[in-house]
Amino acid sequence: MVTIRQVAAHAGVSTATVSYVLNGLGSIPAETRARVMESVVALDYQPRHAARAMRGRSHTLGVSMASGYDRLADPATAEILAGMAQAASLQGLALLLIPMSDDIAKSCVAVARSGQVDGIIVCDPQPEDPRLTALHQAEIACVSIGPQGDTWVTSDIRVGMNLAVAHLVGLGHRQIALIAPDFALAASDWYVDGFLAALADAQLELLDGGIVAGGRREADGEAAMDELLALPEPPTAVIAASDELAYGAMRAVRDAGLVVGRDVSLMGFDDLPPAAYLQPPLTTIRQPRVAIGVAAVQMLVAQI
Amino acid sequence: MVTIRQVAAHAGVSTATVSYVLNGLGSIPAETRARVMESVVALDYQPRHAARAMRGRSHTLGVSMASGYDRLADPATAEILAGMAQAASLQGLALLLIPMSDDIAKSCVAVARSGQVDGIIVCDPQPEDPRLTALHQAEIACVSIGPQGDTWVTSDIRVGMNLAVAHLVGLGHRQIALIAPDFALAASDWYVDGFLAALADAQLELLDGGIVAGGRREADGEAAMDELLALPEPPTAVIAASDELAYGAMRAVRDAGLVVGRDVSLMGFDDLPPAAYLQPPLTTIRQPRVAIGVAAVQMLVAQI
DNA sequence: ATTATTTAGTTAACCGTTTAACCCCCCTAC
DNA sequence: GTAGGGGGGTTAAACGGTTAACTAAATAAT
Repeated sequence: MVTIRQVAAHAGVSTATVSYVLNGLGSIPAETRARVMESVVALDYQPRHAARAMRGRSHTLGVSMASGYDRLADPATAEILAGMAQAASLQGLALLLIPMSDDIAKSCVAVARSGQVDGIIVCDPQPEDPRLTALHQAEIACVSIGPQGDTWVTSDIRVGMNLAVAHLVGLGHRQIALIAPDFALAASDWYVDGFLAALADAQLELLDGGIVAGGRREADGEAAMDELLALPEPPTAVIAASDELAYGAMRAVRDAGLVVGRDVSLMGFDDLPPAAYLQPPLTTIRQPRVAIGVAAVQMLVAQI
Repeated sequence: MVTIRQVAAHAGVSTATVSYVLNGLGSIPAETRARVMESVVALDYQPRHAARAMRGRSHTLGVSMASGYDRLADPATAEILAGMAQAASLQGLALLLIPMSDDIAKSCVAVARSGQVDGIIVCDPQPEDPRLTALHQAEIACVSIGPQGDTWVTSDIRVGMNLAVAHLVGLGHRQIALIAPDFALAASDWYVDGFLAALADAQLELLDGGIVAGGRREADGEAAMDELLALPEPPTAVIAASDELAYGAMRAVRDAGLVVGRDVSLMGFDDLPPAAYLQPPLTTIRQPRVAIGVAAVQMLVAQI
């Protein structure tokens, strides 16, 4: 294990000088700088992260998943994470997945207070999310992916909803229903509010029972669509709050002996890769997921 | 910032005693132990990770993605990661996504040598993967997801391939082709070898041009299927090495004016969630991805 | 010519834990 | 009566960097 002291001895300077050279601080003439760098290379010196982190920052950002790592398996989440990883990488920061536990809020605070991360990105925040409350109270920098807390980033779902409704209205639909996302999500209000606003824009009335509680998984979408099809006055078009919900809804339509696109129109929300490969292709609202991840990192860094 | 010294003072003992209590070492009578714990709680003490990591291990495992974080957006990879996260969590370990750079192998070694991680899980290894070579040379513990290097974990693709071929043979097919994965993947041989072995088992001959270089993305699958359809003697059934490739292949079949299931049978490999929702549903080989992630962590821990 | 400022470094005090080495007292065995 | 042993601690030296404070020489300003 090569230490800064060995490098200093090799270059004939003090450890302070080596440190300054490596961090680009102090006033070091080019000649000395070169000599130090030569020694660094010659000895293949690698500074110990822990020692450096003892003073100053850890140069690591934490990522907190809601309630279980299975969220990671969600392609939409993975893409946001890819965006974060990319942005963090460019800033020389690493990304730490915060370990799960019974009390996620507590482990978030613990990881930050132990100095393992400089700040935290909270995924899938819920209204009054305990993680955000705890982090705020402990004065830990954080950004959430979804409209919750002091600092957050998300795509404007209301705009997307407006696009979706306008698209369907353009096709001649007047009876449009919404399969809402998990109501536990902070963003869920946006879907509903955006939907209602878009209906109003199009001067349409909300169908009786035209907003159904959805969830996250295909099964939820299936159940929701069943509910909609059973209405006395069923909708001619349905917007699902995510592609996964739409997959389920498609199956429900099919199982009811109906045909998507002929008997009932269906729209998704996400534009996951398979959307275009379904038969019929799923019309869906694209979300800038990678950009969301990038923005989250930038906002967090700005806060630190 | 509460330090171990403050806790020691509060409990009326030395810092060493506090350390021993917290780490369950030494011979500390229950009464003292309780007093120390009371102080820990009262002061809400949180040990500094960096200080603790200066001696001993960092209790963090690194995860290295191949060539860009977009691999994370691949649902199959995300599920493996979810498995790793879960297993790591149970062992009190954190997962660090290794920052990308021009030279990934170098950054893997750097992150480990800086003591930021105790070991590394290498995803999507290639034959002669530079990361594995570098890690091995630096004597850093590592496990790869795919058959490459000293320690690795993967599902036995050859078994899956046998299942796939047997299934198609059962349907009466005799002319079966394979859309291979990215040849740069270490696992790619397994797909091809498994396919050939399964054909032999079924006493079938390999079609002329019956193995096409695939890739990763739908577009690759589409191109590969175009190639197969253009053969003088086109296959009646095709196995794609991943669901994503199969999506592309489906589109190619459709664009050629043919119908999947009638004119040509198609099988995937992965069982991603949407597979069942395609029309017609994609028959596919399920992979124990979460279990692979879990196993990788366990093997790495055993090595450390 | 004297003072002020800049340049190019050095010294040593931290940062917060861990842990090897030591100490003291009481008990037991010979 | 004394050596040996263990329970219950303490002391202080690491660990490997960073950085405030300082020095000494060279240059600039008055």
